[in-house]
Amino acid sequence: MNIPDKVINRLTLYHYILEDYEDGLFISSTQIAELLNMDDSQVRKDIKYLNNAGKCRVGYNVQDLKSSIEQTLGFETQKEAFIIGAGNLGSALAKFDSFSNYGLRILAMFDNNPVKVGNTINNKEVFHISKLPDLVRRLNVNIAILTVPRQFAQDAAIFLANSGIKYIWNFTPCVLAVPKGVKVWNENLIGSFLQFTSNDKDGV
Amino acid sequence: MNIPDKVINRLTLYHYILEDYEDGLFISSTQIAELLNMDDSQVRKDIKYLNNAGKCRVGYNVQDLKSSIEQTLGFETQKEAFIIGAGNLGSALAKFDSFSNYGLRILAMFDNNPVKVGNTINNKEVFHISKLPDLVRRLNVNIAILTVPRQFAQDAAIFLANSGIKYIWNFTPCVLAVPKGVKVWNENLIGSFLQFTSNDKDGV
DNA sequence: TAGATTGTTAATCGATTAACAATC
DNA sequence: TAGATTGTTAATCGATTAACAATC
Repeated sequence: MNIPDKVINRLTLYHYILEDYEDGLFISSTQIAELLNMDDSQVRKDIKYLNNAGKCRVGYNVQDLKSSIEQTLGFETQKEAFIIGAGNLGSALAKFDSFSNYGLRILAMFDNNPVKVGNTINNKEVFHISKLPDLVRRLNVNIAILTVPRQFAQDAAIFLANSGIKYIWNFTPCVLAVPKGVKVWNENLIGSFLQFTSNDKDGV
Repeated sequence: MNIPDKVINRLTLYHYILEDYEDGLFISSTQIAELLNMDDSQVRKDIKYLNNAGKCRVGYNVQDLKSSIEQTLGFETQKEAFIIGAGNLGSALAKFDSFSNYGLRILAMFDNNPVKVGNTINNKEVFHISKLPDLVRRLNVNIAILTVPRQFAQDAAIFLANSGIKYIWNFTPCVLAVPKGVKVWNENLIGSFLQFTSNDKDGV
């Protein structure tokens, strides 16, 4: 079953809520909806993508719902990735331990600055960028998280593509031109900020 | 005119492209669409939100289009914000100089760790969190960028709300319960990653 | 002119909201 | 039973895509 992007995003938010939920065994669609400022029937519709049944008059079993989300979104199958750029943002993501709970395992980091090479950040070694093609092959990694400075982003993207990377999670404020077969996901923090502060709707 | 969120997001991507564009005075909707793997009529529709006219047979004047986006999205009016949490992510965002080009000015950072208080990161001083309510009032800041560790996020959100913050840009993997009148925008990096790697559509 | 591109309308598609019967 | 909640259908809304006349 193919789950729409927006539903995937919301399901992770529901999971955050369940993770912190301490008020009982059950939670209702209305409770979830209120926390996220959204429609309660949408919550129920989203949950219908999971194989999970609620109970009339009580709602959803918190533990069951949590593990349904985990199974459906595949939190247990670790996807392995490299971080490209060992600056502050790269280091922050390397230290972001929640990733591994949600199926993202960061294996190593890469940088072209010799001072950074050899360092270890949260158990992830920083390699020189020239080592990348070899390690992509040997470890069979196809996801790269791009956190280099703006001016190096395009060149890095091509280098990644040539090294066999298939998915680039792009944190730089640049649109990357990549060969067919390589997929870019733009995190676009600036766009996100502008959405947030421009209109006066409620954020999700 | 109220511009839909998705359009705002795409307009910033177009701006990234124009920023790097070196192939001439004009650019066409097809060129933009190709870089972003999207429909060209959508590019033209998005541009219709700006007061900008293209030219048949040549396309859009790059400089004009760029400044139309800047004006419409208000890049010149700086919105001022505080960063809450001077860890790696907070520091990365403090060093992210592109923000100021797009209308986001970070005035200061806050942390509860005495070791960090007094430091300066990219000209932004780190204050003790107890100084926040006073500085919110004096500097008239209503945006906070929340980068504290997961377990402190909810308490921090309430503290921010009580201090007069109206907009919380939430980088933690938590859903925040906040009083009416406070708006939360969840960056939800994990959800973003799962969207990216789950389905096989092209990212935007 | 011929051809490329915009501007715009119509058609399609998908997502959200409203409503309510079924259930316990 | 009465009441609360799910599950689901129908209605609405908005966004994307397709198509093409107008323009230079």
